[in-house]
Amino acid sequence: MTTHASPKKMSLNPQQQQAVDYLEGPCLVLAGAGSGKTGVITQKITHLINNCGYEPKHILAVTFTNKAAKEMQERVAKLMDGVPVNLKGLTISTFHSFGVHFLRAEAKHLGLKEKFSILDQDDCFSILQELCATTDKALIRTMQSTISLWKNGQITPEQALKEAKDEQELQFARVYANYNATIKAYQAVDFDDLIRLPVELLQSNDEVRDRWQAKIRYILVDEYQDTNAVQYQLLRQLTGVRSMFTAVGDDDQAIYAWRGATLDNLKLLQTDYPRLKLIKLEQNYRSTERILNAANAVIAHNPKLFDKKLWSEYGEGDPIRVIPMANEEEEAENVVMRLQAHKIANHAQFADYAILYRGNHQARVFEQVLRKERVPYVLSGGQSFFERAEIRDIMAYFRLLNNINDDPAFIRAVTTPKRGIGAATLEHLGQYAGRRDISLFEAVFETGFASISTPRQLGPLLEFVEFINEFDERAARDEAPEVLDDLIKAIGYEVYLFEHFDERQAQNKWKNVVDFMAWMKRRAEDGDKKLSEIIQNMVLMSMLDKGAEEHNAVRLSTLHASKGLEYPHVFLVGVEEGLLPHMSREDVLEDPNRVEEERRLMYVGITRARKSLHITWCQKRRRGQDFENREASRFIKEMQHDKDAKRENLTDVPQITPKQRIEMLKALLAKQAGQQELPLKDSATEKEG
DNA sequence: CTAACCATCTTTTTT
DNA sequence: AGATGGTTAG
Repeated sequence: MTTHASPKKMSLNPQQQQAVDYLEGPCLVLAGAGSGKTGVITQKITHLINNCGYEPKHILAVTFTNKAAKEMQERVAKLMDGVPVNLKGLTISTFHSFGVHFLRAEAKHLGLKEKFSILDQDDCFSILQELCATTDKALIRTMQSTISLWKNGQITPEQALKEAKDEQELQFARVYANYNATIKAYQAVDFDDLIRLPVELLQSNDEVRDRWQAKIRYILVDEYQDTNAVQYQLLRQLTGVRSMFTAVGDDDQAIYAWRGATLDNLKLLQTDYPRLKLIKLEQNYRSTERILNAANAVIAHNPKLFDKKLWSEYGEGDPIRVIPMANEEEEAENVVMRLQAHKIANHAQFADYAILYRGNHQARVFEQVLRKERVPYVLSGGQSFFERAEIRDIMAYFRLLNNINDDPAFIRAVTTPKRGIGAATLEHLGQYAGRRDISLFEAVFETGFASISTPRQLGPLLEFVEFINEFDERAARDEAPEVLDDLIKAIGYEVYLFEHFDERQAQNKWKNVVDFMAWMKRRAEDGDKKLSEIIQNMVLMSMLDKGAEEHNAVRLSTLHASKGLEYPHVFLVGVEEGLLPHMSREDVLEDPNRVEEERRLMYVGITRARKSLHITWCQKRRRGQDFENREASRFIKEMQHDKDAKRENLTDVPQITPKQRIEMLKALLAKQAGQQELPLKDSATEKEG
């Protein structure tokens, strides 16, 4: 992981100490960027266990990402090193993982089977598309996010129908009810349901609520500013009247409004809990003054919710560089060159550097250049390992074994590899299943369906269904991992890959599958989780275990994915009007809320840096076929209110000649040979292309 | 009716 | 550059 400002047994400053010690009631810690909030949470957990008589099983810590949860777990374990306490029952998880855990335990109260499926966004998208019978992708996308916002705001389909503002919302609201019924029939839930359903149950069932409130006696919430309305309700329901919890957050780093997160939750806390103790952490243990000043200057343009000013003792530091670039290609080339030069000049490591950007697509040019230059890099964020087509293919089979009602999994599995079943057949089957109100899988068996289909359609379907049943039986008998291995063999997935993709790609994909299986096996062996649980949780996972390869590499990351991390040297790229204050729609800007959120994103980016910060933007950027003129982001000007931010003109930037470049590369190679760095393989070849 | 092949368009952020 | 959609060969 990244190096942390706080050492293992950090000595706390008075505010931090107060945040750890305060146990008289609900507590809100306003923790500025780099103020050691993770340290406060982890130390508070150990304090609860060691000094306050709390058992680990009575403590729940909620984080925002799996990665953060994992990291926190490790840090707690480290702090407890030598103390003879079994941390077994301690729960540190995301809201969503907690939801899965809860729903598994209480499935029967919701008419859900324990082995329900969790649908990812793609699955849900397809379902909506199917329900609306339209090809308008943009429409489905807005529908999807509207429904998601409804769910996260605890608005039922009935309410949505009543309160619809326009014709479109009315239309969405009608689909909403339908959509819920559909996924219920699949014995499935979507991401939002993982929190929504537990809340509904806790609100309506006293017995369940009492049981969970007795179980969970202290809650700690990280990144509280990014919680949405349902998540807040979950917190309220679980803490109950005792209201023993600590929420840690920073209003200036709220960047998930588009997902239903609302800063209202910060204000709500004060009104709902009048006894709330407010503690501010304002000392920054991460960045130099120049970086902090720039960050403060930018965020000063947002209205303030709480008064808070960050300061640091780390001295002035290097000037921030703002560099205009001609276009994306030059931006990437130039940044990578500068990075390499900077690395040599500062005796740094590749792992000390991060390149941060607004949108995933921006990573591509950088990847190309980094690969060309043989600079090792790791892509965090973006498409996760588990979202790759080959992994999803395999997962579809596992999901189907887990839950035969999972129609999306059925469709994917039955069509990959191809077995002579196409759209027309599935359409036919779907219509029948819809009339009978059963799943696709079950429909294949019905004589009613057999009587209305041709042997050409029915044959392969029956074969497939029997094939799955056979493995289902074996899974009940034999060791699961072996069965899954055999399943992959039996469907001939490797052969399929090599027939459909070129050598390179096929090899890559197959390697991913093999890695994936090995990963699953490890999980099943050393974890105490059941295989079905692992399969269920898979959808919620991101890059995860990949973190094990801590190799020395430059980090490429979106701004969103970079939150909570820090790097000695940061390149913030693509800081242009339209990209960093992002303008998605032409319904032109100046929704102040939008711009404010983008500004917070800029703030998050700046505050990731510890020692040096480079900011670049492109004067021209490719859009579709042709180039579009761009202007520097307004945030750059806002930042430059700070006298220390220096602007470099294009002419000031030494253009690197091919000759100089070769010299540089030679120097680099010599350096690398001397340092005996790891061979540049994996990370550079990881992505096919 | 399926599956492979070719043309066309598209780009926010993630559990 | 990648996914998606339409077209055509089998």
